[in-house]
This record gives sequence, structure tokens and C-alpha cells, in this order.
Amino acid sequence: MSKTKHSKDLTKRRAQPKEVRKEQLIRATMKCIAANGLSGVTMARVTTEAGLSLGIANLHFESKERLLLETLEYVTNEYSREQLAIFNSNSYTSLAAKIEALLEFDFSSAVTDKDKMAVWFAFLGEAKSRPTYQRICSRQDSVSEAEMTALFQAAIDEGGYSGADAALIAAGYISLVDGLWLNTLVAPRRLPRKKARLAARHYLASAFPEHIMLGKN
Amino acid sequence: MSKTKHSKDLTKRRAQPKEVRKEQLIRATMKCIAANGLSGVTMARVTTEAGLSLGIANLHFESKERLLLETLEYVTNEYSREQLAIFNSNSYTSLAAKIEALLEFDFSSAVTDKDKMAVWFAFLGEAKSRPTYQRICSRQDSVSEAEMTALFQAAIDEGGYSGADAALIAAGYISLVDGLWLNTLVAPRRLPRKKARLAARHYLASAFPEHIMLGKN
DNA sequence: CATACCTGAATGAACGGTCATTCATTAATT
DNA sequence: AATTAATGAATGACCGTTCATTCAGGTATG
Repeated sequence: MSKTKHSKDLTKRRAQPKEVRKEQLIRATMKCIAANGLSGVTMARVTTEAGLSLGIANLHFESKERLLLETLEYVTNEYSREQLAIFNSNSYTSLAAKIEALLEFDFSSAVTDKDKMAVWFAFLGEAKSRPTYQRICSRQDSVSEAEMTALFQAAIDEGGYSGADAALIAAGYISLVDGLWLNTLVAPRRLPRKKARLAARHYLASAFPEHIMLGKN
Repeated sequence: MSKTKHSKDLTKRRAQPKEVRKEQLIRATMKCIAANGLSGVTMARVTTEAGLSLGIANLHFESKERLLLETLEYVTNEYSREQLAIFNSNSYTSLAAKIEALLEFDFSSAVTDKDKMAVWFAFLGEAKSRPTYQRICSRQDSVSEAEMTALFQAAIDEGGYSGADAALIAAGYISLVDGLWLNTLVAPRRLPRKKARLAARHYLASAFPEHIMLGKN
């Protein structure tokens, strides 16, 4: 109960550009979802978390539904953008280096941030019954899967791995990562982040033994 | 608007033993979660789905929270019980057959039923913020992981696979299956059940090449 | 066999609490 | 002074829960 909590000082109320407030509210929403679950999110909690007044969310977002949707988009867009940057980069000296980079990215602390993962899985849990959530969640998945398949195919060609199915390996990798994230989120003691990353590395190493080695890390 | 819908015929009101009504309500709750998401479940919807009156759920379960909890337990217990039966069975003629059986079970139509998976992931999505959900979701996981590790270790010994880590392979398999289920649930077009099962089979085949073959199925 | 009585399952109107949304008012900025 | 941002009390809708009432099936009585 510190007095300066959230600096809810009325004399300091400052008008801020829309974009600043929106991001502030989205971050508060992420925290609320992680702390209370999607069904525990209320406008009062979000605005208190943001240190602002109750009405502010409806001022910048037209409704609670929109706030939630934009929060989901914030998380998914960030991931897609950064992953796509790796796919499109030509600064990696080898296929192996690019695959390694994707692996490190998927288990970086930025991506495995508890709040962000909580948001992601909270929406996925409702996705089956809400077409809008489903659409946002899968918007980039096809692109991502295609990029990954192409990359894996290149590795297969380069390594001369016979009979390997790039599309299937890619689909498996994507699902494996989803599952590892989920288990790390729900039971971090049983599956700490490092063990999760190691499991993913094993998967890639057994698919591309010439490219991904197990010794390092 | 058919007249016989749900046989809501007042002249047919019959007292039923508690257990019958409870199961009826749990099934209705599963349907509601699949159709409306966890946050869209209301007592009115559940009881209408069951073809009963509003007050009935509070009569047999002390509260909505308890109804939801028992629904989650219904799904998790069913899975654990049947999986454990496979682990404990001694009617399989080989380790390979038992591993195959576990794989077939995980992708059987009973387990990959949309309603059941929707229930499972709806609760997992909220699990981080609700200790009770988390406890029920992970109650059997440790047992299951230990059983699987022991089985995989036996396969490693039998096949003479050097340097393989049974615990890591088991953790990876469990997460892979979770991820495949999730993707199958959310985007069945992109990942149909058969493709999901094939991806899981590939994982096992590359870990235990002497035991699991790719040719069949 | 008929009838009265009892038990407890089932019902659904009514209640009260929670929460998203609105908007009159106030404050900051130009 | 005009404009734009922010506030938070008030509103109304929704929903979980309660409980007086209804009714089916069983048991006792004559």
C-alpha cells in the first residue's frame, strides 16, 4: 500500500497521444490476463493496472472486445515480425546458423515471457468457439510454416538426407514448440525453459544431423 | 424450433439418481465449453443444453465453479485411466507394440474428440492464473511422464541406442502430442488428425528406429 | 384395492452482485 | 477561447444463486 503506487497523482494528469495510451493499456491487459485469466479481465482491473481511470479504455478502444483483440494482435504480430526477420535475413553464413537462430529465438526470454505466453494460450483456449480469435491466431501460421518448410527443404538438399519430408518435419517442429511452451508455462518446474529448448534442439538434430549438433549447449 | 427438442415435456419429469443427472450435466457443460468457450458458459446455457431447468445444476453441484471443476476432472481422469491401462497391460508382445498402442491411443477418435480437447485447452488457457485448474491438469502428468520414461528407457536398452536420453525423449513426446492436439483443434485443415499422428510417429521412429517403422500407415 | 400421506427431485421467478458502457464534468494543451 | 484528453459516478444488462412451490413415485392405512 505504498503511497506512490502507480503515481495516481491527479495533478499530474497529462494528455498523451493515442498511441502511447493504447500501448499502455495493452500492456496492462497482458498483465491482467496473465494474473487473472481471460475470464478474470475486467475494465476496472485493466485501468487500475495502467494507473488510469475506468473510462479510458472505452475512449481509446471502442469496447472491451476490441481491447482484447488488439492485445492478441500485439503479441502475435510481434512474434511474426521478428521471426520473419530471421527468415528474410541474409546475414547468416549457413543454413545451420539460420536454423539455430530460429531455435534460439523461439526459446529466448523475450518470446517465452510468461505474460506473453499466458496471453497466447488464453486466446487459443477460446479460439475454437471464436472465429475472430482463431483468425488472428492463425493469420501468420501458414506463412511461417511455408517459410520453415522451404528452409528445411534446403537443409535436406544440402545434407543429402534421403526420404525426409520437409513439410512434415516443419509441422512437427511447430507443434513441438507450441507444446513445449505450453508445458513450460503451466509447469515450469517439470519443464524449465532450458530443458524445453534442449528437447527442441534434439528434434532438429535428429532431423538434420549434419547441421545441428547436440554438444553445444 | 422443433417441438420435441430436448423432450422438454413437463409431463415427463422423472426423478433420476444423482449420478445420472451429474453425468448429464457434465456432458452438457462440455458441449457448452466447446461451443461458447469457458467464458461463455452460463448456467442457463448448460441446463438448457441438458434439457433441464435452471436450478438443477446448483442442486447437484454446489456451485458453477464445482460444476466446471468436475467437468475438467471427468475429462482428465478418463484420459489418465485409459493411458495407465496401456502402461500396465502385459498383453503386448513387445515394447514396440506397447509404444505403438500409446501412439494410436493418443490419436484415436475418442481422445481427439473436439469437445474433449476444447475442454482440455480451455482450462489450460486459464491454468496459469488458477491454481486449482493447474493442479487438476497436472495431477497425473508426473506419473504419465515417469511411466513413459521407463518404457522408453527399456526400448533404448533393448535397441542399443547409444547416448539417447529417455527422460528428454519422453518430455519431448508429451509436448509434441500436446502441440499436435492444439494445432489439430484450432486448424484441422492445416493439420488433420492423420498428419498429426504421422508427425508423432516420425518422432518415435527417429528415436527408436529398430522399434517403430514408418512404412506402415 | 383404493386412498391419503410423505419424500425429495425438479422447477423457475425473483434477488442481488458484478461489470461494460455512457456521458456530464473537469483538466490540460494550443 | 477552443479543443482534446481524462475522469468516475451512474446506468442497465447479464448471470449465479436462492428457495417457495410443484409433482412423481413410494409407503402406509383402512
